[in-house]
Amino acid sequence: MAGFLDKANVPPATVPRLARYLRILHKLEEEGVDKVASKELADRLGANAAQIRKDFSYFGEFGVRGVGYEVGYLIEQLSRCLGLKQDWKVAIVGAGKLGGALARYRGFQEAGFDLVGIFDSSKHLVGTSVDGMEVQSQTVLGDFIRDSGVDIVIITVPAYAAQRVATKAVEGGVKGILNFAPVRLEVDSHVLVRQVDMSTELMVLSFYLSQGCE
Amino acid sequence: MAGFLDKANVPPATVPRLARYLRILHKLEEEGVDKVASKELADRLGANAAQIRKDFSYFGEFGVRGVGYEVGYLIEQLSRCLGLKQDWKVAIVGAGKLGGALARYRGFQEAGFDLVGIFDSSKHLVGTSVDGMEVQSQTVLGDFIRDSGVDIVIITVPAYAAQRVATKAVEGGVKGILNFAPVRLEVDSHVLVRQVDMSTELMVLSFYLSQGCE
DNA sequence: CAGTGTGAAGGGGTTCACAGCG
DNA sequence: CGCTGTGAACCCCTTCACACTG
Repeated sequence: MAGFLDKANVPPATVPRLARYLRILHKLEEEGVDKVASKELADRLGANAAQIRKDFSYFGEFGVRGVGYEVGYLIEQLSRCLGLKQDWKVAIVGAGKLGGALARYRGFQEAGFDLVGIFDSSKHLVGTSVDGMEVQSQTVLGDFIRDSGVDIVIITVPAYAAQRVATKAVEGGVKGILNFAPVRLEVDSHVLVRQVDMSTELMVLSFYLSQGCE
Repeated sequence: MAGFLDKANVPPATVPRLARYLRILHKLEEEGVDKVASKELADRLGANAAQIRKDFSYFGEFGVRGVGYEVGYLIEQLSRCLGLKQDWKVAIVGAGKLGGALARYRGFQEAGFDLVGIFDSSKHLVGTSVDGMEVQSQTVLGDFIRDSGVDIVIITVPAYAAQRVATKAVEGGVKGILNFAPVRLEVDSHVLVRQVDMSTELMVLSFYLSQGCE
């Protein structure tokens, strides 16, 4: 059993896995399965059963020995551990195709992420509607974050504009940033940044697909 | 010095970093910088200088002792190591917002990824044009991959359709898949899959932003 | 002498193996 | 008896420290 739960005791590698476990569990729930063993979860994930059990162990004892885990209960627990029991207010900056795709994505809403604003710097986009939400001018971003209590900003602007947006978002008091622009953001150390890097992923494929390197 | 270069000897963790090094180097080149030390690269990346040197060392000796690295030469070498000296043929399956965003993204083209086809299953989208390329029916995907020699397929369809697309792509002879759908794909072991998982990233932010878990 | 290239040390993460429990 | 929970072993990756070289 985990002595006292502090996020600092949870290995960083464990966290994204919890999210993946949760996804499978939701699928199992839909299929009407109500009990599952770590071995079966592992098979579904292409992972190791001990890994899953150890990941859970950082947060408590969720299973029943000799039986397995109760799906509904486990979903509750993991959701709580991931902080998904509260609603997070999210704003998207960059109302292009990518921003639009994310705005439409229903999975966010379901997981407790509330899209409360979408912003762009282009005169052509400000005032138009994306998924029923009016695109606002980037000039009011800082004030909006402050006034609406935005927790997380998703950056989907071009690389050259990303740092400026990030700085403004941090000034507005945002706590986390999900950055799709291919640049490393410099922000105050108390702000969390996660990077999603699509061309890096393509290059990794390229590396393993290419034959020799001599 | 690396004895004989085999991808199996390169730590998996090194590969995505090479891509990031390359990005900074291109920026330095634009800025007119022609020599750089590992320490300076490290500062730009928020990384450790020894890490960078060690990463390079798996591929050869690219630097000059007492001086540093010649930017242009290093770009050449890293591009070669990542397999970016050849052109990869890429197809996008899923012509929604996300597929459209990727089709437009210029960074792919520049890095040697040639978009040769875009596909969708929707009658409303087939025949329309995305970034000057006509959307084709998903029914011809397998044949197209075979006939055009597509190397990599990018999947941007909804989760429930992703496995079907992947299976078809593999039947067509694709070698790598970049999957944006939030499901684990089951494919033959000789096919490489990289996953880009946007809601997982949001959940990771949620984890670290949330206060306690008790 | 400055900065690379690298063996060796150190730290984490994964996996094993089994004790513990329903 | 079966499956969880977990200390310990193992393995990989990062970082250090310094020999080496232009």
